[in-house]
Amino acid sequence: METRELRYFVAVAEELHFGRAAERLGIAQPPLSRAIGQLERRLGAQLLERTSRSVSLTDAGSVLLAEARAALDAVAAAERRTRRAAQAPSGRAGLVLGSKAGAANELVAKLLAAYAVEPDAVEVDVLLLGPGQQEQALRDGRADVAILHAPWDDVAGFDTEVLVVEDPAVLVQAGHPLTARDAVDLTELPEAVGVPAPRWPDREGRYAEGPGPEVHDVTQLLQLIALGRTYLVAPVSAATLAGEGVVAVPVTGAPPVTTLLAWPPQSRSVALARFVRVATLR
Amino acid sequence: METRELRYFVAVAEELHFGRAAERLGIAQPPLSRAIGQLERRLGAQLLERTSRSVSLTDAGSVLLAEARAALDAVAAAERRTRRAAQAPSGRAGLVLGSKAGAANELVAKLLAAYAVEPDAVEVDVLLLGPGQQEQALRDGRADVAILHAPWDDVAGFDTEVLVVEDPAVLVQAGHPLTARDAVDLTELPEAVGVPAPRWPDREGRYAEGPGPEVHDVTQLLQLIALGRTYLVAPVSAATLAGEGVVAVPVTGAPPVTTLLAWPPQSRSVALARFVRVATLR
DNA sequence: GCCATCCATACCCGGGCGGTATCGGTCCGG
DNA sequence: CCGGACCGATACCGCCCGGGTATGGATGGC
Repeated sequence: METRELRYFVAVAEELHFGRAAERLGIAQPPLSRAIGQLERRLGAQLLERTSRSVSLTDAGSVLLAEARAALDAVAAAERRTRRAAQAPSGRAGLVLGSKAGAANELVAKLLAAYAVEPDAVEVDVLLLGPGQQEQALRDGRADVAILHAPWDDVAGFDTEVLVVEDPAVLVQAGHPLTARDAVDLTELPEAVGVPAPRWPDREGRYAEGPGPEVHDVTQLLQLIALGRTYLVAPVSAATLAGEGVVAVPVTGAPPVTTLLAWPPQSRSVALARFVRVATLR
Repeated sequence: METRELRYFVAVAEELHFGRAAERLGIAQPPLSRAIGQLERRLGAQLLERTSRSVSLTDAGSVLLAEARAALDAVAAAERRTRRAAQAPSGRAGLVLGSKAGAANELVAKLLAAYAVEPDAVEVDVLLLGPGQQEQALRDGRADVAILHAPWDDVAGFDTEVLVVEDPAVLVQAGHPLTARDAVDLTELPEAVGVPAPRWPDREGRYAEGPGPEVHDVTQLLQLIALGRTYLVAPVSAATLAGEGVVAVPVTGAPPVTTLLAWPPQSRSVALARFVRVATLR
């Protein structure tokens, strides 16, 4: 299977519509139909159930969709990491650290400072991303190492080292009834706040349907919280970035939030190994 | 990047010889040279240092080799798992369990028996492989779940559940001086045995140079041990399969051997989830 | 019943992949 | 020191395949 075929299949499987998928791929619809047909024939597997009115995935198609996404990420990662390795002079390729925009700022700053004074330290670029985007960046090679928060982020498939374990808190508008309390229990949560959770863009940059406001960065989110339009559950350390009009209330009965460093397991970079060591020694 | 280009590059990077790589790929040498050149131009990266007498990898080339292997494994896995999903009727695709040939036999048997009586149990095929091959099988889709032995097998990138933790032992010829002792310390190890370790085939089925005998399965290995030609370090439970002419001597000072179940993290198969649950509940 | 929609098929064209022939550079043996 | 073996790069050619347009056939809505 060629990556082109996988890209084509993923497009159709996601759109469930040959015409739109073809448009998204920048090709005409007939070659796309033919390519999918050839792929099915060669795999000996029906991937899509199609009538002239609808397209749906078969079981085999669902399997291929998940596997193809992983494979395409791996190919994208290969391309990006090779490009980056080639730019830098021998052995000095920089690192890209993926981090939640705005979250764990202090921790990241200390980490970078501690690493920077190491002998043989390489340049570290920080890639600020929305929630759930760091994992993806790690998988597709945009980042070499990332700050993740278990259990919210999916750590599966990465090597990890725990940095901090803390309790979660809920960030709400100052003056909100909850702020009069010492803590709120997890079981009360969506209702006790009274405002909908924010919606973040998915991997295609689109927003799912729902009641909450659409947000794409943390400053914007904090403003919306300060305006009483939404709320956020975050590690208590996030309280430091809360600022005017936003108050953190501890959440009880919830599993602790683990802030951890994650990186792809096949990585053999000495710079990365050193970075991880510095991070965990502190 | 197309998988064809990745296959070509990996062939050249492994052979470090365009002619041999081309032969292995079943194409002529000139198209291969051209393909690699195009790849380098498009990546903007020199991957190979070549004179007319030798070919070697650049730093960027080393990065691409590691990433390309992972990506090609992912593509191969996509293809195999899709094929398998298509063969079985809806929702009943079987599982493939990778296991070290001969090792953990009892454990595997119990596991399979316990799973088989579950409601909705699907067929489980067992794939017997040489050491270090189960990981590869898991990565390239030949297996869905595997029995691995930490710290010998590389668990990076998989989800795992621990099954058993035990101490290692060394299997030697009956009558060997060591068998008179209660235990042997790890630090004494290669020397105290006096015979070379066996050599297993690598991922291409070839054997590295070295003193030990070439082996490809466990029966053969046990015969060689019984003949006093080699030895093996294994979990103590392996003593049960030792049989005539082979004796297990406990090893001290070594980290315990963990027998665990591993599976690819992106797997969303309900059959696999149930299998893992049965395995860990025992 | 007609039309809009949507996927499949038919057909054509051009780029790119793979082939052979050959060049240019390097190492080695005599 | 020279000729030949070796090896990767280049030149050139033919054909397959991927992409295009046009159109068919099926289905559902008005």
